[in-house]
Amino acid sequence: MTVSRVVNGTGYVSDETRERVLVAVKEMNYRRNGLARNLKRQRTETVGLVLGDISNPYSTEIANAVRESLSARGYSLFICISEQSEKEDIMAFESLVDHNVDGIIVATRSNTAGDERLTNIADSNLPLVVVGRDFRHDSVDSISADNFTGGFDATQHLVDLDHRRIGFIGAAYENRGSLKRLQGYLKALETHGIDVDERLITGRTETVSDVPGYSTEKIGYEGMKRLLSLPNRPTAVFARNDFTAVGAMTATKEAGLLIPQDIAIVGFDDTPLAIHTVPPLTTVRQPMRLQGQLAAEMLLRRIGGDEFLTTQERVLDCELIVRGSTVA
Amino acid sequence: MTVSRVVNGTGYVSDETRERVLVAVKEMNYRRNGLARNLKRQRTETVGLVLGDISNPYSTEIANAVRESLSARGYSLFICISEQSEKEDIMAFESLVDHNVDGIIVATRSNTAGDERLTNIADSNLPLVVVGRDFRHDSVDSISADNFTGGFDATQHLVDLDHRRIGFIGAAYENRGSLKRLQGYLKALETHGIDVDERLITGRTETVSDVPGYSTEKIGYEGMKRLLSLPNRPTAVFARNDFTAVGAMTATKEAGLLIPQDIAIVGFDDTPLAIHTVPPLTTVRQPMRLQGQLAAEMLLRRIGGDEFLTTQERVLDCELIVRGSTVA
DNA sequence: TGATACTAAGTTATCGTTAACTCATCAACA
DNA sequence: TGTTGATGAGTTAACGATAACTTAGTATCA
Repeated sequence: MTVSRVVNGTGYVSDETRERVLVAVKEMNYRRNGLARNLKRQRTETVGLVLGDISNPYSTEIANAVRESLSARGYSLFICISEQSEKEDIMAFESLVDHNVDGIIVATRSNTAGDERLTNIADSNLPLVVVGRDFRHDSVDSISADNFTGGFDATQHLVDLDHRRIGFIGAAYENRGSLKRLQGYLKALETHGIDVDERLITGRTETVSDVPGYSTEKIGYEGMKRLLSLPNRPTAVFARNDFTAVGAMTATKEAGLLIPQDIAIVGFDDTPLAIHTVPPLTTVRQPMRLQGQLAAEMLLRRIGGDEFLTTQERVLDCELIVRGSTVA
Repeated sequence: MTVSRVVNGTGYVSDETRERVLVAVKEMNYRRNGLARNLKRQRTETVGLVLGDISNPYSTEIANAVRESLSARGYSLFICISEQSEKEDIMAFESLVDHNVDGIIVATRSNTAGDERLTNIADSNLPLVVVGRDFRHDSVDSISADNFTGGFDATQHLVDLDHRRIGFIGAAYENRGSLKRLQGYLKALETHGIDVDERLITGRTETVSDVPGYSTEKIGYEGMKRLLSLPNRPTAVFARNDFTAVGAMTATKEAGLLIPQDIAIVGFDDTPLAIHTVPPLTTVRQPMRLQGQLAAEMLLRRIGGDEFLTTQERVLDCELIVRGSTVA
């Protein structure tokens, strides 16, 4: 007990005793056992973050922002990767719950089994926040970018530039419905009375199914090639993210076409590389850091707070950044 | 005890009892407490990975490979980010040790305070593996890419193309000595009897000191601008990594110079974007996944194995990938 | 002088598991 | 019939910390 007091700096310990303890600690190379401590104290001052694809700047920016906000409040962060499969999502949740983290931030894509497990976890009163994921629960806060409006704005921008045949690259079959950016694209076309041509919507196929859960350069490259091979090819494409857009640019150039004269291209995310493409990429910026920061704050509010808090759901605005890939 | 047997599927339990336990488990929403379990069992089946900059593909590829290898063996992975500062390194170590992980893989850059703490940890017999980090200890395995030879090869490639004024971009002041790629560059120049011109070696400055620990597009961009403003500008540059190279390419194009005719550029890492630059980037590929995989295997060997294992130190070959940024 | 409060350190019980042990039952077999 | 071994389940004692309580000495003040 006295050792505990010295190590934690709590309670009354005389200088002499403290000194003796510290000497012994150093001598015996003593270190308090965190597990036992956490078990007794019923909290770990640790938060878990579950990320889908860690290779995506979206994830990494969120992670950095989360870490900063948390460490400012004395919490550590453990990140788990789930390559976007239900099984791995759940494994990540389990291992975090097993380590009794004080709360979990989930930034993977929705899936039924995962959502079910999340519901259990939320029911058990473990503080939970979801980022960019569809999930509803009385005691779970959620935060996301307005991908729908972002997709709408990107497409509208192309329409404003008089494009009528506008392709979409990066639709994976399994998430047609949940992909807000695609929905925004469809809505924009509808708003402007442009018929949807299914052949202009492309995405991950079996041939590139070995890639991570998000949309990559490869998907952009192959998707663009397919679009360009159409008899009536598009004059513009909206790529689901910047990586996909970069791949699409490569395919476009290889085909000897000019950007933006022959094909205009819009990306999404405004990753650092967007200003370095040739021409620089028009893209939709989403506030990644802010999402991470808010997620951390919301979680800490639940961790510190009372059990019956109002559910928060924040949708953050995106911003269209116009560059050379759409306007010469 | 019987519940423990049912939950873990160990020992003798009659079907009837098992059934009753399972019903009760479901009814009471029982979940075994991982902390208590780990405390008793003295192992967690969890491994920690400390990454420097999580935004770097180098880190993320390693993380993915580590995760795959570990999960195949039933271990979970907790990733901690340390933005390359001693303090954060140590905080990451502490929190992992506090959670009694079974081993730690460290992939941050060396620093004295961190190394000291690592030594303590290794002394306490916690299995440890370092990746791409200078660190020596009897019971710590290490793995890295041959950055020196990679840097040498990259530079030699430029020399072979008759370049004599070759710049280096991405040297940070604090790691001049430990930056193997820079050492390889210097050695190559020396080997070919080319005098080193300090003005051709550039890197992070105060003006861009707000960036993460690794070298970014911004550093490449600003570094290249500085090099181009020299009275006797280089005809080729070796950038410390692909991001830096991309930034350098942008600056070169802005100056109205042609790549590779006016300036040849070599990067390092062969990140996915290297084939998408214009022209495609000549770069040095390092086996990132293999590093992660081997790190995981080495760690598991120590975790499972006997206390007195030989120290392993592996240095993996890099490969020069020649593309359009050096050869038209 | 006695009540009060502060200081210092020891004792007990508990966090929630599980390893190891005990005990009882029952079947098989020599 | 007694020995052996498999089966089933309960008991005990840790794992290593700390909250809460107790004890005791000393200082403070009315």
